[in-house]
Amino acid sequence: MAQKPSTPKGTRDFLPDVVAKRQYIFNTIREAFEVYGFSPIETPSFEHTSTLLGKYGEEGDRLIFKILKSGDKMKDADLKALEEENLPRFANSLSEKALRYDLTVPFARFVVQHQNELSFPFKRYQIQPVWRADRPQAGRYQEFYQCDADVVGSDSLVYEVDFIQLFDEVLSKLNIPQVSIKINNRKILTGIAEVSGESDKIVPITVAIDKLDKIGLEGVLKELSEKGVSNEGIEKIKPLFEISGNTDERLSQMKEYLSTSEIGLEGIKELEYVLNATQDLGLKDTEIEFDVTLARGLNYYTGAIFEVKCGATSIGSICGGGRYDDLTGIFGMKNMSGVGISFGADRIYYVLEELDLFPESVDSRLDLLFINFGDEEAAHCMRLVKKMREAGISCEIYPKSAKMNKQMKYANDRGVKFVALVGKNEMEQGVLRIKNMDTGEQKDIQPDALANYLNKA
RNA sequence: GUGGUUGUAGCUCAGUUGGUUAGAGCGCUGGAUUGUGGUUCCAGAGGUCGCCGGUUCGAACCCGGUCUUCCACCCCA
Repeated sequence: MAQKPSTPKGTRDFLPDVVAKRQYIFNTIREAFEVYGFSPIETPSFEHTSTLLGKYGEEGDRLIFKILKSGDKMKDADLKALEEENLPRFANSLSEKALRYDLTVPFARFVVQHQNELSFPFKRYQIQPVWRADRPQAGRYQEFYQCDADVVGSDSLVYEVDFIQLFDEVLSKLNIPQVSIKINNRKILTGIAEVSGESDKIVPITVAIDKLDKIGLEGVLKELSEKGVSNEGIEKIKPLFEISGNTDERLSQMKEYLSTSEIGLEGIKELEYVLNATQDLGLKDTEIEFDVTLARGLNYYTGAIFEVKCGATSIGSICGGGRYDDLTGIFGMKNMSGVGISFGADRIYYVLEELDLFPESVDSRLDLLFINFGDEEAAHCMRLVKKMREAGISCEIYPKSAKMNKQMKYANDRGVKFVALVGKNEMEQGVLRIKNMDTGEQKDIQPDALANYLNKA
């Protein structure tokens, strides 16, 4: 019985033309990572559940794919937890491994585990798939690639500056227009919570503020109150929304607003350093702006927070990143500040496709197809194929002497650039009749001149 | 996780109030064309109507469940 074939929810197959485009993105990112001094590493697709759980907040835990235990271990299931409808506990009793949710937490584990083999600051990049049990949407999948670069073992703001350069480098190489890098600092958000007198509510406060452009001021105030922020607290947060002007103006107003918060002022100072250094170095074609409402991202960020958007599409952020002072602390290694960024390859693909920005040259068409005229001619052509391949020309011979019509149609469908017709006549004359499939033009070429002829066309 | 939406040929989609044998375009295969593709003409193949169950004399159509698609939340790349 033929079963209707399909891939599971949120996953995709990639056909050759799509892979070619994806490789173009990965290669562009990879080259930039290497120029900036990052070394590649790889980690397993799954980790101990305990390595991942609790690192992404409650919401994140829900989205982690768990791997079912096998064999007799299934008997360990905590049926009591099931009866009590304690589903997380029941799930954990059935699973001790889970697919990685991002590349940063596994990297933190990696650093702690291999600390004696690394020299710090350690700079690594990693391009691998991650999995999230999320509901798919446009540009959102359950399996997707992240391209991460991180530095651990230094709290120098030089790296923040570097990463901004790296965003600019990669995204301008990909010709993505209207790129804006939004930057904020977790210390500023902590300062806001301090100023409002609700330091313990920092997470709900930042989450609510983050939604400003989506649900408006009224919505934010409503959410703050729903999340248990006191009226006095809300009154103290309100002036924040009156801050306006360009980045410099807003920064000086923020300084005023945060004047009673030491940590908040420290955040401003860090931000100023990064922005000034960036201005000094310059950016190719990218805007950078301070955005106090930027709180997104994982709740382990402690310093800078980055988010990159392309204003020419409706898709959300295409890159993100930030500093996390104590990620490795959970794995028992203190005082290891880290900072890193992530390129969302699938999101970038979406943008390039939507704006038609893939260069023509990404396709990997076959250069030359030999028409098969029969056994004797094929033997002759196979010798020519070998010679051409040695010269770096991608080529092959049609597998059997089917009708010319059919062979030409195949060449056409494959998008082959040239067809070689070498039958009895050409064999006798020692030439190849080369047909250019784009122009339809035909010409007899000597075997030795062929590589040169094809390369020129 | 919540609410909605979608599924009919390889692809894009028609399919009347539930009623014989479920259609079209494109694609595919063969021919017109035995050394010339992209155009044209002719012919042909291809379907458990996503899957499981229910209602009915009778279901692509109505009902329930499930999987999948897309969308809005939540969250995020």
